[in-house]
Amino acid sequence: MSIPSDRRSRKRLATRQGISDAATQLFMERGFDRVTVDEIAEAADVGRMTVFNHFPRKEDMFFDRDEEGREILREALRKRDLRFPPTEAYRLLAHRLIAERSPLFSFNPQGQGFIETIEASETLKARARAIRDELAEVVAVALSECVGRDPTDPDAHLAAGLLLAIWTVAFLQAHRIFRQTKDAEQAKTAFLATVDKGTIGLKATMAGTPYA
Amino acid sequence: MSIPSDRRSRKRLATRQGISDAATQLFMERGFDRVTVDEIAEAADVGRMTVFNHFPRKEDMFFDRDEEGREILREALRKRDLRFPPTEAYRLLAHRLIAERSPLFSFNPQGQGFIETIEASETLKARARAIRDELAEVVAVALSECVGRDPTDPDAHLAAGLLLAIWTVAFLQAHRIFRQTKDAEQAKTAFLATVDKGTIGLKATMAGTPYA
DNA sequence: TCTAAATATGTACTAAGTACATATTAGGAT
DNA sequence: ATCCTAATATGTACTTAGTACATATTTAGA
Repeated sequence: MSIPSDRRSRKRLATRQGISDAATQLFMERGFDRVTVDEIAEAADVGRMTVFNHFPRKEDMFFDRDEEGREILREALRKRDLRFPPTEAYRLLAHRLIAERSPLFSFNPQGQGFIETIEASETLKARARAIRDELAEVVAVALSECVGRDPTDPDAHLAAGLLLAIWTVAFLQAHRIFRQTKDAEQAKTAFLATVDKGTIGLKATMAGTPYA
Repeated sequence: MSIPSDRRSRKRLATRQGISDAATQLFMERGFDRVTVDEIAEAADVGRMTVFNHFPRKEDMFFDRDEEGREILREALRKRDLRFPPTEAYRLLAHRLIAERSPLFSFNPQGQGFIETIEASETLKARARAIRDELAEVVAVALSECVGRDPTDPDAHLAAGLLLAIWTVAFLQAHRIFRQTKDAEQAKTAFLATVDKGTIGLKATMAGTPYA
């Protein structure tokens, strides 16, 4: 999390950030598909190979903070209130992220631009879907671990699949509402309403398992 | 569905099928990423541009029957027994597809090879995810239409997202079991058990709406 | 100051996909 | 049959992401 003290790591980080910043700005301005890696290298003032050294694929420059999401989902179970079951822990997480104005769920013009940039590009949409599946896997593993079951436990995978489906639909719906109304409060309310509604079913499906 | 009578269309179809067949065989033999479009054109005895004429992207040669899936999901609601709600119609569809040995859910060595070819390729997995999202959209539209609501109805999208999540998890789980046990009956049973379990939650979430 | 490892960069290549031009073929009219 | 037109197949040239591998540069530490 904190910045490393040695110069080598700091410089590497700075180079990486410079590339990411240049890329993100260009992507937002002109759309992901209308920016070439050569242009990014030029804008960041580094060699083309340096770009690929830090970001194996072009999409990685856009989604350069996906590890955060994974960590949040793992932590939600590690640090949960043990009076509640895991499904409830995730419902509470959604409420907490909204209450704390997490940048992951920022309903404002900037977040809107982010979403629109994704939706305008098949490549970015594909990467977003892949991340969603990765998050589902993280949740499945975290769930099974937290109740002492095998990581391949079918119930854990079903719960994880349902959970990510709920959050995804809730997220898209909230952004759709924000796009139409420009009202962040309404978007947040819609997000939480959908999560809550979905959680009812998630708990019903998981009834009789340690997950609910 | 039926083969067109005029020679032009027949020839076009034959060319298309020839490319698809050559491609599928090569993909299964060597893996999607180790086959080039040039090789496919060579094997199908057509020009490289002809390949792209019929299949805009390389993946389309592998997933060349995705429209069937869409149609099945639409038909399930159009021809449903009106005594049951839409969610039940989809549960019954799953049972019917399994009972009728639909090739879409064939737990046999060939279907296994198909799945393994997909799982070995990031490109194919990405396309599979995209198709899943497209199917969710189809279901959302079909659901809202069948109860006379707007195609953007949040409940319909939540139901569709949950449904596809359930089927996806069920499908992957069944294939996992088949891979381990080589027992098609066990795989089918697991598939339906997961669908049924997920449907409980789907109905709980949709309680109070016309979908459940 | 020297050395080894990490980092940045250069060169050359592969392969998908696109734009646009051209050739070939089928179907219908005279 | 012959000619015309539209659909279909194909060729050429290009762009761009991504990879393999070599080389240069910089930094940490002896």
